[in-house]
Amino acid sequence: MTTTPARERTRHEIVRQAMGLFQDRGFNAVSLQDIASAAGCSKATVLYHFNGKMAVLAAVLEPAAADLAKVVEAAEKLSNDAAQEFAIGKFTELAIHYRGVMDVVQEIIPVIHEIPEIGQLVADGLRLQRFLAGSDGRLELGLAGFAIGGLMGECRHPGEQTDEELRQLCDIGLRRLLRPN
Amino acid sequence: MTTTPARERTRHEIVRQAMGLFQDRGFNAVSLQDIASAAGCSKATVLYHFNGKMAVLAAVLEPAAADLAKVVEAAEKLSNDAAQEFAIGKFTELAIHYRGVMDVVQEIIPVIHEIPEIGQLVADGLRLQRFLAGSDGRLELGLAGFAIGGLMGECRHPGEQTDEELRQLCDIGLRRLLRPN
DNA sequence: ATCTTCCCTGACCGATCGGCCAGTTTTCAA
DNA sequence: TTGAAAACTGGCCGATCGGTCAGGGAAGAT
Repeated sequence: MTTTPARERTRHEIVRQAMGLFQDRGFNAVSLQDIASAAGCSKATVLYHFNGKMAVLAAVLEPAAADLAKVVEAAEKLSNDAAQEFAIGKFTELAIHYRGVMDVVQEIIPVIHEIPEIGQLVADGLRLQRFLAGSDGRLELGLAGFAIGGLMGECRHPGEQTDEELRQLCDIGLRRLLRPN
Repeated sequence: MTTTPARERTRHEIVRQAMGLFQDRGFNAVSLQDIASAAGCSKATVLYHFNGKMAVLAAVLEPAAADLAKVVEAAEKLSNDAAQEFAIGKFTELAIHYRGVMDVVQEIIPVIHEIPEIGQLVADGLRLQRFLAGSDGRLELGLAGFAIGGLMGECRHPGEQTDEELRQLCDIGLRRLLRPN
């Protein structure tokens, strides 16, 4: 009763079920009816709470987008070198925590620029790439993109590896790519 | 007259246009009608030559799949270490040569196991991952997957980087990830 | 008890999808 | 020249999609 419970409960359940379906079948293979059935409501209810399928996607990605924004904002205040180290650690953490939504993002990359709801997420992703690169060199930026893509791809295969294994893999992968010695 | 020209010409044009459309808009956003219009024929003609949209996809990926099969087959006869070195070089070449279709593959990964037409391509991809890893360790296999995903992601953005830049990027990325020193 | 606001829904819509089929045009060997 | 095979097509189909809308029902305030 603190705040209107019905609204938030339904919205949260829709987002929760949508996230699971997106992970299992991929965004394109999931219909609004699928989401509604899984959430135990009607398709019209989903559209009542969200302005279209893309808005559901944005809501699914919102927590990850918010955390990414925090990371990027914090990195903004650091020197190049410190920001890179910070970004490597934080990005690993984000990847583990939101491993379920990473492949959702990857699937929609071909059309990501046509989804205004997640424009900020895309922009923050580019800023993160810049911090991971450590400089504005084309090679460094390319390697940072390489790292982001590789990490997103490895977050797939749910259950095949534990969080700890994934954390170790991401950490080693990022450091080898971005901080070779 | 050498072989029936009309058949091969039409099939080739369909595949060629489909590849371009898949790159530009993503596989899911391209309809059979789009492919037919671009190829200058009717949708029925596309389906006359190919048993469904997935068969068109398989035809688009076929040259890359064939070359990948050759690479994997050749690597099979080498020692672990030589096979890894061989796979790194050849995979880089394949990525450059088929950079246009790499992101097509990446987009369909969530549903790739439901497409029997490209089962061999998937299997060869896993064998390539094994060779890139250099051993059967979980970490090594994970890093090889990391590398494949990262490389596929970097082949996107057509025109943003030249073939030579991409080649350099892939080579450095793969070596840093898989052969750290 | 009445009213208003919020939550929710069934029914329906236009569009588009992949795919099918009967039939026409083209090709080419006999 | 003719006949059959190959290449091609318009039109249609059922299914499904995302999205709209008018209205039903529950809940709280007055």
